[in-house]
Amino acid sequence: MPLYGARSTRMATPPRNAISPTRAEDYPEWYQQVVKAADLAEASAVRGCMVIKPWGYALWERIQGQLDRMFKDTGHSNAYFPLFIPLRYLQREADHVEGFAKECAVVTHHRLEADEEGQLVPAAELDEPYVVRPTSETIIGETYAKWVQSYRDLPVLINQWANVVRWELRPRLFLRTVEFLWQEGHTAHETAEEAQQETRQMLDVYTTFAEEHMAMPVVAGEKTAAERFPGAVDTYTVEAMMQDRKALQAGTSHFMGQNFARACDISFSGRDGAISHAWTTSWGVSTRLVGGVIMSHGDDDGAVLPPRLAPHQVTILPIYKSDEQRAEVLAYCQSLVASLAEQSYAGEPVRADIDDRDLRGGEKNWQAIKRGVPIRVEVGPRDIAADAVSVGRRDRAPRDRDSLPRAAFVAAMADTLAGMQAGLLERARQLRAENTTAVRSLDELRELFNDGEGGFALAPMAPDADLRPETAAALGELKVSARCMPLSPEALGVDLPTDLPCVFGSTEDARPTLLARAY
RNA sequence: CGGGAUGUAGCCCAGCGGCUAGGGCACCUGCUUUGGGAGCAGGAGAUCGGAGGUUCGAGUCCUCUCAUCCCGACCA
Repeated sequence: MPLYGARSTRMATPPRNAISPTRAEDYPEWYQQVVKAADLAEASAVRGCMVIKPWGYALWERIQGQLDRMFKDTGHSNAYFPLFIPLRYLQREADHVEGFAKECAVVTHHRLEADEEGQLVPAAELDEPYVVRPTSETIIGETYAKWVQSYRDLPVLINQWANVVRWELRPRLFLRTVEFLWQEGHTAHETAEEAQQETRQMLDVYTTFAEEHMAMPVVAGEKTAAERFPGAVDTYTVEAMMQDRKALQAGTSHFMGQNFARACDISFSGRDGAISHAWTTSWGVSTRLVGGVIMSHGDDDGAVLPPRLAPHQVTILPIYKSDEQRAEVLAYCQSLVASLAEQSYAGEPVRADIDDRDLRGGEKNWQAIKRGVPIRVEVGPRDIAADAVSVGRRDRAPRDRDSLPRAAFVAAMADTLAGMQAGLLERARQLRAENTTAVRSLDELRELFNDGEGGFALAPMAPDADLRPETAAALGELKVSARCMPLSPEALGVDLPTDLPCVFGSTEDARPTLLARAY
């Protein structure tokens, strides 16, 4: 029998994997193919801007919903501030201007008029241009200045869900687009300590969210001087390792000191009668998290969604031939949805969806796989007769299916989902552990990133060493940046002796610092 | 914003200056199939990214332009 006969005689034989190329072959291209195959988003007619498709948006809504509750639980309220920021507002904080000036969209006119050829041209120039918000510190600061008179008006604890625009020159779906969706929390406090506590509290919220909801382990830490938010005193971040071992900044939290309060004049009469500037913070995560989910868990068959984030956790594929069978099968599926909804996973009813589209079964099955639905269930007349269901799991091979008694399947659902959620987190943790290395010198760093596997390097570094040109050059050569100074470096599980000097030769005290290539 | 590559049907691609621009997948119709990314037959779908130009003749050559991808620079 010819060895290759079976394959060559059936040209329609599907590829082994749903996604081509595989992660190992070409990771960036794999990512783009997954975004497409999982029906999450697509490039739009507007350069650099994406259309988020229903499945991708549903995923974002899950992220929003969970985070929003965590914000409310920590005492915050939602509000909404303008998209347009007067140019002079942005100008108030010098570092802030410098940080964002290069990527601002500017609105200069407020009317269109037809010229002689009937072409619409901008008319009615504005006296003062508006900037489309790249972030809202200044407009919100101006507003808080009016709201805050007394220490009794503090703290102000507000979050907004909004879109922002940063004119990026090299966009990538979800990871870096010209317009994106995010939340930005902005708070004002009476004391520095309280504001610092808020900054750290929200960093903890992001850490908890990333690990418990996204199953994405993160390293929480403080940014080095060169990586700090423009205008911030301290910037904290959560950094995650993607499957190509590069770092993704998944959220940031900033302690602004009194910089913005001074720039926007947020001042109040204190308990002692003296007038002081407030202490402010801001913190945010964006639709970039969707990219993080894909790159943390996706495999060569598409997206793999953690059960807590999956818009629905179970896809039910009804199988029938005749109309009579259809009625019977659908009724059974609907009762199955209801039974699952009576089960509670992570404090919510289990979400199941019946895919009764007029498509071939195999097609629907593969779509569910590519979209990353945790559980697939096939229900046909045979299953109904046996009161059983045929179950596939996204964390197992596509054709690996079990037949389970319906009652047992339903009763075990919460445990099954919890197991999958825990499994994803554990696997991601393991990847990070296997690819994190202690680095004691610049030579070791070069070896790791030039010849070795890369990943996360934990190295002693002075907090402002990367402001020095020679350090920036050394890092640039390796395409590496300082991601953060971890708050708990020991949790990374590598052995880095204390008291080592900065690998970049700074004479100042070094701190264990995470170095990596990054998105 | 610099360097490179690519734009031909919804998707992936073939097409040496010369007949009416092809194929695969997807789509529509019919039949056959049905626990699986189905088979056969038929059908529809393209101003070849856009604008100029060279030529008897341009998908093919030239110029400009737009978009996408890769590499840089930049990126809280």
